[in-house]
Amino acid sequence: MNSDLLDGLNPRQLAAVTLAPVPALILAGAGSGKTRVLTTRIAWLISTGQASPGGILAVTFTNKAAREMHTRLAAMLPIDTRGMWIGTFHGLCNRMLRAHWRDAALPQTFQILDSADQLAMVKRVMKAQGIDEERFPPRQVTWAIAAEKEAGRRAGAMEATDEFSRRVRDVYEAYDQQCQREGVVDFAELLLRSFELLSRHEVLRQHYQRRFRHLLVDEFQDTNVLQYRWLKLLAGDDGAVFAVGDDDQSIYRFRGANVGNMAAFEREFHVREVIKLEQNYRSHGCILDAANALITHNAQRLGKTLWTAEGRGEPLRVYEAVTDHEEAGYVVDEVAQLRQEGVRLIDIALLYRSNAQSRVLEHALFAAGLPYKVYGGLRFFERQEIKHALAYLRLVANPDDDGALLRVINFPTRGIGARSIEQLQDAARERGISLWAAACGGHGGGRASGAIGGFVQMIERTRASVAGLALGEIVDAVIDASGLKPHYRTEKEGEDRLGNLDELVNAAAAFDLAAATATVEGDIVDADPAALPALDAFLAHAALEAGDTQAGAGQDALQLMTVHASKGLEFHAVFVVGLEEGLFPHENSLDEHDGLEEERRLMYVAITRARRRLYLTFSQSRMLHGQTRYNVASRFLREIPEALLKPVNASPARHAAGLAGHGFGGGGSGGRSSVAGPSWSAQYGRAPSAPRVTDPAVATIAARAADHPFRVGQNVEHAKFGPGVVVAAQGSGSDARVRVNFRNAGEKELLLAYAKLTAA
DNA sequence: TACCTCCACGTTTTT
DNA sequence: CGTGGAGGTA
Repeated sequence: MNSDLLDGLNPRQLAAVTLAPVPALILAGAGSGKTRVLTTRIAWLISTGQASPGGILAVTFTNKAAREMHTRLAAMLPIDTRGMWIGTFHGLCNRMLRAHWRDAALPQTFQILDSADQLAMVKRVMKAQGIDEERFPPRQVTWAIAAEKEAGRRAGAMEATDEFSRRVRDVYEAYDQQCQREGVVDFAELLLRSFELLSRHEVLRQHYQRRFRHLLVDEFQDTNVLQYRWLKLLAGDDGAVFAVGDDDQSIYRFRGANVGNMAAFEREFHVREVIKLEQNYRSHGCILDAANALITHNAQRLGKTLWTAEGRGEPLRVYEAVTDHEEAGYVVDEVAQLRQEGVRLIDIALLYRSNAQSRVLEHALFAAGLPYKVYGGLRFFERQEIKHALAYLRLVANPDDDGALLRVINFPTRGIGARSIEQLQDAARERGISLWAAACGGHGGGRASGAIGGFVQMIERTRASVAGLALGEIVDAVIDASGLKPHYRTEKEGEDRLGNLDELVNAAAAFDLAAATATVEGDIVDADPAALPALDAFLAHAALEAGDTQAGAGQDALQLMTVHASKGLEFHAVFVVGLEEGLFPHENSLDEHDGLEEERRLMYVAITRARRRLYLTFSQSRMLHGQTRYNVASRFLREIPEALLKPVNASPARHAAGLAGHGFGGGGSGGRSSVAGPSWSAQYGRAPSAPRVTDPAVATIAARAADHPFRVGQNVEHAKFGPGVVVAAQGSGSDARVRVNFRNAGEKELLLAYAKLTAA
């Protein structure tokens, strides 16, 4: 079996899998078989007797990745992987905190706040403190608190230099106290609390350090500071941390990921040898060459070059549209063509930098009758009706959960108005107790306590009635008692919601309690019997794994998503649309530290998603924020060698005549290994240059030749905006811009490469 | 309490 | 241009 396991690994992969139990850093390029290495390493450690299943901790970022690891491992080893500590950082921390709730100073039934719950809680705290939400937007405060936690800092340890951070510090402190009172934790708190638990409890720390001799980390480049410290703490002096990552695919700095962790790891763990996995099993040569060339423009790299044993394949097809609608039209035509060639829609991806770009594409796809699926929408456990049902369940599990109570105390409406709720909040605040406790105390005041009393009784009656029931039955009974169903039956759009409530019951019935709470020999568990342990586990599951973005899987539909969402996926054909300055790279990134390099890594991720065919498209104009913007082609296009690109535009003449052909017909299908066609600029250089022909590439070349075609003060004429005066001229070459004050259209910034601007 | 209108805002997001 | 949140009105 051992030899089977290692069969088919390339030398680098083999070296990584069979590495001695010392800290190791594996630089795993896109498509280099990283997951395989990770899982085979675990299987190898177990099958050679170097580790027991309970002695391994493997951590990932997404539930999907964790599931995949479980699945692959189960296929390799004749063991039950469910009890193994394989999961997300948050999932594993949750597990640890559930086992040691007393030492972590949490109630056994502590609940987990998702981002929306967290924001609501911050708003509540800010309101109680009388803080102006205009000056201190709750979203930003929430974000700042999370950032502090992810850096491992409590409110007391915050250095507050300015007004904003002083406010954040105050809110943070009150927020933490309120969470503690209610027995709830947010996502970052799971990690921070687990970290603090391990640092303060020497016995526990030593237990886990002795137990987990092998710690394997996926997507190491995405770890934040706190996660790194958590790993370091667990590893102790001689834990073998096997870190797999790719600095070139680090695209989550904006949410706290710290690429620096890779270099820090190498240094602090005294990594002797970095193993690079550079053989790519996904893409053809041209695609990899393009990715390699692009990423060499980044200065901050550990260094790595992908290669493939496959052929060079086709060049990358570059299409330049006049408008965003026309760009979408081109994509639709090409997708239809690919489909005719037998490519399945599910194997074609449309990638964009920002979600707003999907609309135009969706319009075109819908009109053309092409089925598509957009990733990144509302997820199952985030739907309103599901959140309401979960709030009832949370109250049953832990009545001190104020957030849950506020959400449903008057939904469906039961005559508890804003005033009674405010009185209840005042009473609770005064006595330092939860809303639930205040409601039970009956000091809500006035007649409103009758309705509130009814609500309290309903919850208590329900809780008593579900004791001893199976999870599915509990969820069913609580939903029944809530009155949500009759409410949604009267709502005209309630059909789907009712269906989703049924689905929630099904999910609960099918919930694999064993997998969620399984322990293996050697686990320390604080086993005080809880009233409803299955419910706690299910609610944690709902918070930590919000469910798939959309149901209806398996359908043959085109895949639409942001580049971020595409990380880790691969497709036969990929369209990267909107490759324009300002969009991709995004303008907001340009003044951020390291912003442009992160954008470039994002582009690197986009390119490396494609197996066989890659389309790069951009548009001269685009509707954004209600007005048309004129953009230049993304610098990333220029950073890819021309020899790898094949322009596929219709010639201007054919365009004008409304013909549908796309540039140079046929060439390049199948296994052609050389790059076809004249170079991009050369091709356009020969295009007819009739007056006012809208051929931006011609303009590009012209602009390159003459640095500043216009001078400040010069009178000019624009085909659309009419006459005007140049008020500013900046940039040079293809980036040359002018600011023109138009007589009728006002002041506008124009990109000379594209604007139809002439001297007047 | 529910609906509607107006206004502000607009990069990426998992847990 | 579209959306979503907040606040005002019926």
